[in-house]
Amino acid sequence: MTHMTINATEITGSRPPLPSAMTPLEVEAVDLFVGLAQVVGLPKSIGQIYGLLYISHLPLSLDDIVERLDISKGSASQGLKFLRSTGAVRLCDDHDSRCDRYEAEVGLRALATGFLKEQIEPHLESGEDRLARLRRLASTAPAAGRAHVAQRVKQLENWHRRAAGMLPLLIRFLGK
Amino acid sequence: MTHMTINATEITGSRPPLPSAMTPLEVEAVDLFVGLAQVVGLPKSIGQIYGLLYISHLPLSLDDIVERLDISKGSASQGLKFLRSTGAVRLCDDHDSRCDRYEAEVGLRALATGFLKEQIEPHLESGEDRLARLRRLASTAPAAGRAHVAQRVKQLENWHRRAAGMLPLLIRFLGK
DNA sequence: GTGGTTGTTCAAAAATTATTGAACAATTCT
DNA sequence: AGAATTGTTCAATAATTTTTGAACAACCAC
Repeated sequence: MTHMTINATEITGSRPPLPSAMTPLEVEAVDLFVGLAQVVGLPKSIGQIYGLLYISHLPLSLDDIVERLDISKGSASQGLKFLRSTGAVRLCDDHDSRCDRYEAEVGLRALATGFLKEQIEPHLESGEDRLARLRRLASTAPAAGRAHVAQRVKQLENWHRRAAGMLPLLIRFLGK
Repeated sequence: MTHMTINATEITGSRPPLPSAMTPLEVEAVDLFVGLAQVVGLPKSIGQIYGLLYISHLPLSLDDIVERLDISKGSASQGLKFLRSTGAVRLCDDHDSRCDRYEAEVGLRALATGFLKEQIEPHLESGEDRLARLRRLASTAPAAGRAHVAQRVKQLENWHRRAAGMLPLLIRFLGK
């Protein structure tokens, strides 16, 4: 019966279906996280990588990721670096395997904390400097609008305090 | 004494100092809001426009903004359109003036509400569709990882609920 | 050592996003 | 009516950000 084993590959001459293609489920999950990434202003590739790891039940290596997502090794490496730095992805200490494998951190609180600490906090800090400079300039403003300007600067400082106070609150709300 | 009215302009031949240059205070305020815009993923010009209106004690017209910020009329028009749509800027009904003048909305709650409603809410809504699709796909997943996938999808739905619940909470926290 | 992996870096290319400016409506003034 | 002013739109351009891929370093195994 061997002559019966003719398949589309032999007929068309095309390569066999990529063993690395994503399942529809993976595609959908990746898409979802790509969307999320856009919302928070992160590159698509980062959403892809996290999404794939999130839905995968096995840790994946860099090469796995490159293959499934069909992105360059460079992108994958950089993306993983970022995800590691924010704690969104863990290097899973998987002994006997020559290459590093990663798994997604799935605790919402850990994710949010990492993101806020890395992406928001620095801005809040540099904001303090800017506010100080503003306040100094405000005091030398032309008398005409001085009162108004002083009020606005004060309000900005108030916003800053609220924003700073919001971070812990947010994290708390995201629960254990 | 008219011959005494020689000034730098006549001596150097350059035009008189632009009446439209920003003061250092304005520059600093604009910079601050440009930074803020970047944080929330909005174009720089939008930060500039809002910053200028925020620090200004008088409502400004589109042409004022174009002059002070030295940006194109197109940018200013589009930027104002966005800021209006979000409620960050108000057309001030200033009667007897042929052109529209704008002033900044400075209530933190109003600002945040506008931003969240316009930029975040739509994503939460489309997220629901995506989650539904994911859930459907999960049920057809290969038995191997079915339980795992089901768990992850459930977790995503949980995240979605939390995120949706967070918006009102955020707004409340931003106070009156 | 050589040859085969695994992963990083970074300059160049590609893709995306923002800005410009000119053409166009719509108003208002004379 | 025409001329001047105000504001919008949108295709082209410019600026920015992301992705690629090739060069490289580090590590094993042989």
